[in-house]
Parts: sequence; structure tokens; C-alpha cells
Amino acid sequence: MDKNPCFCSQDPEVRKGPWTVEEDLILIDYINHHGEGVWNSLAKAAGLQRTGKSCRLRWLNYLRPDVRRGNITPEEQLLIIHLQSMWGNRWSQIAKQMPGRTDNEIKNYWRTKIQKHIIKRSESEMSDLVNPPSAASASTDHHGVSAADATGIAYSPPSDRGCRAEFTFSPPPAAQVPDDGVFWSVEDLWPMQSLISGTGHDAQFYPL
DNA sequence: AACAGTCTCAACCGCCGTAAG
DNA sequence: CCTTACGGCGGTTGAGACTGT
Repeated sequence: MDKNPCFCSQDPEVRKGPWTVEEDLILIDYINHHGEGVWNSLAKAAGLQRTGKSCRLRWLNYLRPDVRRGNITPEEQLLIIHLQSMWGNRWSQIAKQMPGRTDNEIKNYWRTKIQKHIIKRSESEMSDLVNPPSAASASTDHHGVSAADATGIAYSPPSDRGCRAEFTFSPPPAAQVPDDGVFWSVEDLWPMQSLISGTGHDAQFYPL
């Protein structure tokens, strides 16, 4: 087991790193014929020089037939933000609410697309405290819509109580999805104004 | 065209909970 | 009850892709 990682990491029979097409085919073929089972046994029985964990991860995050990859929709973006604000980093739980999406994908999306904006906004807010922006400059996005009104998402920086930062979220109207089918970027969705004046009440971070 | 910086995401690591013996 | 084996989870890493200069 992995509480004795030295055995596995020093085992020359165990492969690491990116999966090859051949390995993928072996795993898919084996699971198609025998189903998912005890992963360590499965890896050996299939003739894969991989750990059971590695096989499980590869199957769940990549090879499973119902996995949808890429093109996170605006609705999914908002759902991720909403669920993350309710549950925190319970990625597997969030993934269960989003059929076809994996916890790994959601986690990566959050960290690369959303969390980045939290940090940026926190930094800009800190600078705004020193150099306050004009009221008009932050009130609309480039679609000409109030960002806070459009998304209903609001962010409040950490309080002096030592709690985590808070999001608030109210479901946006369906009209926010563009007719041309082009996905909105996080920049489009991000509620710039609300960073300063969040007013929603639906959800918030739980203190750690 | 070449290089540097940034971003994305597949995969690994380590911890925890639980079931079985 | 204790130990072991395993699955599951969240955090992190690093290689390759992409973008800007």
C-alpha cells in the first residue's frame, strides 16, 4: 500500500509518467471485459506495469467513456463557483453534481482560471484602498453589462476574524449565455464591481 | 526565427477513512 | 482492538503547448 511508498517507488517493474496508447488500450479492453474491480489486482491481471492507483486515475479522469473534456460552459463555470463557495475544495463532491466532469478537471479549472482571479482581485483591491478608482471605471464589463448584476457572484476579502474569503452567489438569468454559442471567458463572467460591494446572501465559504 | 515567460492539465504524492482478517 | 490493504481525496508538480517580445 502507499503507506509504504518506498516499495513501489523503487520497484523497477512499476512504470510512471504519461500513459502510452498501448497501455490505454490494454486498460480499456480489460475493463470492458472484466469491469472495474480491485485496482491493484486489475493492474496485474491486465499485465500493466502500473500501480492500481495509477490505473484508477487514468480510467476515471481520462478513459471512462462518459468523461467530457474541455469546453467548460458558462453554466458550468458558474456552477463550479457556486458549489465551491458552498463546499470549499470538495472537488469530488462538486464533480458529482457535474456529470461527465472529473474532480481533477474541476480542480485544475478552479486553480488556473478562477483562483487566479481571486488573487488578482485581492491585489487590485488592496491597491484600490490606496488609490481608489473612479466609480464609473469598474461598473461595467466590455459587454456593457454590470458584471455584478450579470453573474450575481460577489467576493468579499478575508475579514479580520481570520475567516476565509467569502463568495456570495445568486443564479444569473439565462439571458447571460450568448446566442452565438461562444463561451464567455472568466473575465467576462467575473464580477468586478462586486469585489468591492458584494451583497448576495446565498452562499459563503465555510471557515477552515 | 528564437527565446522567455506563462498557461494548461495529466499524473504523482501523501494523507485519511474504511473494510477485512 | 490492532494491523494491513485498498480506495478515495486534495494538493502539487512538471512537461509540453501556447503567447508575447
